[in-house]
Amino acid sequence: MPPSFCAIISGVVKLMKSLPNGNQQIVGLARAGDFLGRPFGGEARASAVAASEVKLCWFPRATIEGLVTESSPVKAWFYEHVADELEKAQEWIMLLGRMTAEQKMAAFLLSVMRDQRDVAPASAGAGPDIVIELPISRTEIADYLGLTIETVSRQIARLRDRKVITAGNSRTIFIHHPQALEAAIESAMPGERVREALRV
Amino acid sequence: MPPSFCAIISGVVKLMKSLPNGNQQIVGLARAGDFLGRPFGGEARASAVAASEVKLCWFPRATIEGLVTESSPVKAWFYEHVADELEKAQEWIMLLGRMTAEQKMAAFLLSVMRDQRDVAPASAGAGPDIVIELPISRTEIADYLGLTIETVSRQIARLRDRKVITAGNSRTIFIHHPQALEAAIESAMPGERVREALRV
DNA sequence: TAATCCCCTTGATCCGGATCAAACGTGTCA
DNA sequence: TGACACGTTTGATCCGGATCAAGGGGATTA
Repeated sequence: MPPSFCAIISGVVKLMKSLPNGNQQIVGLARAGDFLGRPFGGEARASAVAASEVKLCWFPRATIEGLVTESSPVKAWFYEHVADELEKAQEWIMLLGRMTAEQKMAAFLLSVMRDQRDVAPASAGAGPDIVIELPISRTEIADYLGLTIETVSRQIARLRDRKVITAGNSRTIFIHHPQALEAAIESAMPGERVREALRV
Repeated sequence: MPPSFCAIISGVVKLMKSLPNGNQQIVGLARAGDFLGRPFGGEARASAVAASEVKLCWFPRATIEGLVTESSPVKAWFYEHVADELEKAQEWIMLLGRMTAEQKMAAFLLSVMRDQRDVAPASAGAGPDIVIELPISRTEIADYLGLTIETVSRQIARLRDRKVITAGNSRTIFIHHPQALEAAIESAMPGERVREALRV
């Protein structure tokens, strides 16, 4: 299929990579407002797979290229979008490289929570029991976090046993103590070794 | 420091993230021709640290913003660059999430090899014994691959024992069998489970 | 030449998460 | 109602890589 471009109207799309041996990893989740494909330039090398009912708005390549060459604001918007994606990807690299299963799970639940707060900040107040709807299955969470499905399940069980969350049906989670999730991410050995760094 | 921008003339710069507990991970390596910072828009949240003698070309923010608003080709170039970075980041997510220490090490050596072939494809012929110069120390390789320094050292030792490589001084590696490195990345369980995928 | 430092290597042990294996819902179809 | 498929949970065991702990070298300095 030639390089092309589409925008996500609603739903969730998994961006996946596969190793030659069939092992696979979700390298990103795209949602309403995101776009798939590189509107100009080379061809992307990840696969996009719908994770739920998805509505797409598909553009012929010629259309988008015409739009872009004449319109500078559009181009700037693409740039911003991709730059944000890159930053998220770098966050994820940190997560995959240095976090334990517990930390990964906590980070994932918080990211889903924040995502849904952005979309529907209705019950965002100080009220306890935040309800979130997981956009993907256990298997997909495992692929996303670089874990196995069993480990994902066990981590959810641990959080449940500690009364941090309650699991409704398998896609629904009640978060009682978001602070506990935050704390889980930060907790680790006190060993410090900060280095000089130039923030850019 | 306010958001700003510079280009790398020569040398290697590590892009790092740190967890609150001091644990850190290298989320990217930037080399000659790459740039640091987001030329327009938000502020980046990674730290840049020189990994070797580095020559930079620094631009005041106003300059680059002026350049960019009027020049569309420059903006397109930035976009391409960032999109490529994003793709590399997604490769790395795959690597960190699903590869063993052996596979990570093989992938790293190959990436350094390809990098240096691009720069100086002099001895690129069919000649055996490709010589590469590691741009970063063992500790930094460990941070990059999400491993410990001991594991990195052991993996190099294994490759040496199997006659795949020879280690000169600690920064120099002679690669005798690049195919063996390729093979190491591909090798894994034969269990297949390919899913339908829409390539974009 | 020795002393110190820094980075790397090697060895021994431990543990978190993978793997193997078996239930447990829940929904669909006959 | 039972039979089956599919996703999830739970248990038992194993192993790869982390952790803990000593050694090498190769530089720099006295």
